[in-house]
Amino acid sequence: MAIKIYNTLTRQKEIFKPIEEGKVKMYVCGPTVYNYIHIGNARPAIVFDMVRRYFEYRGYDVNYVSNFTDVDDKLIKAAKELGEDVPTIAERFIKAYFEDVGALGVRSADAHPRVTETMTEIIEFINGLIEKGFAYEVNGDVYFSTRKFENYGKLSQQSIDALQSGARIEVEQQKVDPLDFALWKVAKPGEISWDSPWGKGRPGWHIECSAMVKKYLGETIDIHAGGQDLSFPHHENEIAQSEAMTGKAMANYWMHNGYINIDNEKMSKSLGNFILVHDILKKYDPEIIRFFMLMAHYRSPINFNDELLNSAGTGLERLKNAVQNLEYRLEETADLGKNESEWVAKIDAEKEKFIREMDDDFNSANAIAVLFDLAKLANVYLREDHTQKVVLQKFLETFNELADVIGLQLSSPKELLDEEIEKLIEQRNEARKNKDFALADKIRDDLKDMNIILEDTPQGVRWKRE
RNA sequence: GGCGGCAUAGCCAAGUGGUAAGGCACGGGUCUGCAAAACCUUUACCCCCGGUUCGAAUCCGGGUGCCGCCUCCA
Repeated sequence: MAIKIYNTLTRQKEIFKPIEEGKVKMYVCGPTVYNYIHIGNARPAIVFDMVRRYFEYRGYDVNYVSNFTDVDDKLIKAAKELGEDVPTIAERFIKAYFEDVGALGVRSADAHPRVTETMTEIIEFINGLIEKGFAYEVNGDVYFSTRKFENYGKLSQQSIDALQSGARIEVEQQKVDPLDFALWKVAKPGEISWDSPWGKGRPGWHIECSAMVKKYLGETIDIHAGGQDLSFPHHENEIAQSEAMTGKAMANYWMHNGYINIDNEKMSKSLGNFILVHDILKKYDPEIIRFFMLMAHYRSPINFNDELLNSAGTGLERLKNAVQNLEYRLEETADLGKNESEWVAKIDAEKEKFIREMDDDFNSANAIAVLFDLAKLANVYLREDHTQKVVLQKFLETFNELADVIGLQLSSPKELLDEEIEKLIEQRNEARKNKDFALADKIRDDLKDMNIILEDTPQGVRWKRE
């Protein structure tokens, strides 16, 4: 079995073949850190974290790199507005990024390079492009000669001439061709800047990724990923820069996640209809956000609203209940050493199905459906009077293993109740024994006010937090 | 104008040739002192019109509608 990836470059699913056996070199375009990230920025972080986890689950050694754009026009503008300097703002929102995304279960990359820490490599890269005749300098600005790169437009499948007619932005007069894009921008008075062979300035947006990919992962990498809106022009320009420089493919597979929509319209900072992760986490459990995003395929657009999040939350609750049901019963079960290979086989079949779905372009939607099937199977098994430890353990192991690939924690840590609550539960048991249901129900209601939910099962009373 | 995507139940969402997964919601039932959890059960002319095929949600052609990209954007 092999992993298949939808490659934006070829517009089809392809079998993943790593450059180096057993290894994945992967680069994901990160945020510009001039504000808190919105949930649209969170989507690539989450889905490619899932991709990374799956590769690891399948035994690959993943080298995962994701950048921070910590100097650019938006940061300079934000600095001016806030009366702070660029590094201060960048630092603050990088910290916030790790907090937000960490809450969403996204693991740290192996490297998180920043533009300001990659300046030497960026300048070298631009120099190389000038030497090779792919770039030129005008009054301290440096531009890439787009038309000199033969395959320009191959990722977005645009012909270079069609692009020209579509240009809506006012063209800077000094460009030789309107399609040329900036590699280096001359500093305006008072702006943050770095020394370069072309005078004081800062890098253009696209060059950082080319330089970072080369520095951290090499000339050709396995997977380059990001949001769909980056495919043009950002990724197109990266390809032009890198491939002009090395003469080799920049990445073998290009992956793009779909947008998040609000009321069926793309959410973006420019439209102003964005939801900050920072804010939404005050309202929803972070794992619900993650679960919701992975319930759809990563390439599909998803809508975001309260109704959808709440229903995802209920679904997640169902999975957690199944795991709790298993855990609870495990405590009550002795191993009778009975042969239960039939159930074990059923569980293994679900696991295989999960792998098959994930192999198919990381279909987490179907993989999660398998988790629901597994939950159903577990609950059916739990209806039997005599359960077996081996089977319960097998269920739990499988749940934990597969949920971890999705990045979810289904079992909740064991905790003890304080004595007062224990006493109340005891009193209620007494009341029930004496058929004093009024008192029993009152105690149950009181406990509910303390966010303790009681459930009476054939094996006894159990509780959980609301 | 150029390029691309999408249209599946009340809502969300898989499914790219073999007769429609899964979740949420709703109704009916079982279990329960009552609940909860759980199980069983009901609910789809797959946007429209043609075509190819023994067979189409799936492939092809033509519509309709929505969305995105065409140098701020994840």
